[in-house]
Amino acid sequence: MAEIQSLARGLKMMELIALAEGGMGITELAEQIGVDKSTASRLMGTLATYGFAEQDATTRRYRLGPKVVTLSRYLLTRMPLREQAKPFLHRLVDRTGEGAHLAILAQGGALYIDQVESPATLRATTGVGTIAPLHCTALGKALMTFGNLPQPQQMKAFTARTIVDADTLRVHLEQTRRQGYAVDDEEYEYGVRCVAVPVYDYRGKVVGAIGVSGPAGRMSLERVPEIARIVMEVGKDLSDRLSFR
Amino acid sequence: MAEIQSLARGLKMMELIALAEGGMGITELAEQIGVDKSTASRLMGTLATYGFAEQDATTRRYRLGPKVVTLSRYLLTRMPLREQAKPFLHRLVDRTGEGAHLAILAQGGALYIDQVESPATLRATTGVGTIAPLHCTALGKALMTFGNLPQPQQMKAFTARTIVDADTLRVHLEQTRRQGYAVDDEEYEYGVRCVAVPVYDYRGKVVGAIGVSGPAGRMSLERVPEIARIVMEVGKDLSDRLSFR
DNA sequence: CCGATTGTTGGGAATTATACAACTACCTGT
DNA sequence: ACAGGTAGTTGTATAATTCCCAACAATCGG
Repeated sequence: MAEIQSLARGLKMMELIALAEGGMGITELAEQIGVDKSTASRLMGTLATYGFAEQDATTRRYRLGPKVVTLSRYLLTRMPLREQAKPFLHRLVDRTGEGAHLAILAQGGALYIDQVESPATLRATTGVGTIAPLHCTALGKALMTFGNLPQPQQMKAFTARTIVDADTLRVHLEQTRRQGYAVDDEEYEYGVRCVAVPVYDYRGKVVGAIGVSGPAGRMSLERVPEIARIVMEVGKDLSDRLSFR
Repeated sequence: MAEIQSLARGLKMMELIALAEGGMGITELAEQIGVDKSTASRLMGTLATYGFAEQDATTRRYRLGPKVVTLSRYLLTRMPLREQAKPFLHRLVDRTGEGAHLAILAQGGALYIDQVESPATLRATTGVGTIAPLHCTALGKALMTFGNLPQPQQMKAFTARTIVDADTLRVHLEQTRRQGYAVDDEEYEYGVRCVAVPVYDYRGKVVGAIGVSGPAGRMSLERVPEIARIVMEVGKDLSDRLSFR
């Protein structure tokens, strides 16, 4: 009785319809959750009346409702870190010409909570709300290394460069720690390189990470150290800013 | 029995903690919903286990969890309109130097589903997920006028310029229809002007609106017609793009 | 036009959520 | 330091709510 069944089922349904391309039907939902059609129908009806889901007028299939978008905004706008970091993201874009991102640790991954896009036509953008793995993204590595987190047990390979061996990663992170910044060299997505550093709050605790990412063509390996210098500098400024108050 | 009680209560709680600055305590939540502390505690516990809420480690108060952000992203990335409109938003920013926004009709208001920020230091930005009133924003007026929606019954005043009289608004919208674009002249926020046009899908139905907004200093009333020409042109291009398929 | 599949409503049974209570942890003021 | 108070988390029995079964409506495909 620790968990309220019908609420849990409703939440599971939200996750299911979120992932399903083009919405989901009641029957399929009922099967996935393991309940009767009628139960699923009523649960979805409740979600719909509160705006968390909506039913397509023609296909009768359910998809997520606008309420989740508004709630997400409430959450994001109430994050002090996000507010404080915004100008520094802009500074990163101005100085590097690449897209800048801010992430925090959530759900065992790096949750992107803000971004400023590159003005270039060809740009690497990871949408706000993405949860990226820790072991193969610059932001994730920064969070993991400087936040002293244990390495993930499972390390999925996304590209041929993804580090999947625990020992290799350990060595890699030791170097990351020494140099003070993390790099993702096409380990998560082909053709995209990232550089990131941790962000500390007033008590020296890692509260997030910021970094830039761009197409490998512009973000050449020779240019990475230069980018890293900028990211470290801006990251330090942001952490300094967070020291006050 | 049309509405599942415990699910509804859980959803209401999410809305409550979303709005509360600095989170909410169980006791207050229980009062607001009208249930016992124990019930509220268990409901919140369920929300927390699924990531829809989280409990502050020190204050024990509850706030929204990261799951809503990820769900929001799923919803947004699966919107064809958003994907199609993105390059046109960039084009608007390139050609006007002001911030560009994309909105759809949701929950009786204009729901901002994407934005591209202005490169200028002083910029007007309305975050993705905002639901703005229809009667005093350019995007809202565009949706309302060209989507042939009835005027809202209640028209709240946000600034001294906000149109609150139904007849005045009707005349204003008639002009909007004639000129083909909608303007918000500091009617929602002081110092911010917006220009917007509707977006049509392949069957000629209004599916959203795009526009630019900027500080009144740069977006002078003399410049509005010029901006409007650009917005109308880009809006037309986007609608043309949506005509195919 | 008919069969089939999908989504929505009724109603009885029983699981489940609820309120009450006791308990623990924390904070605050003296 | 201590006591009083407040806030949050467990037990537990009751009874209300939700669940499954079934029938029904509606849409789709052949």
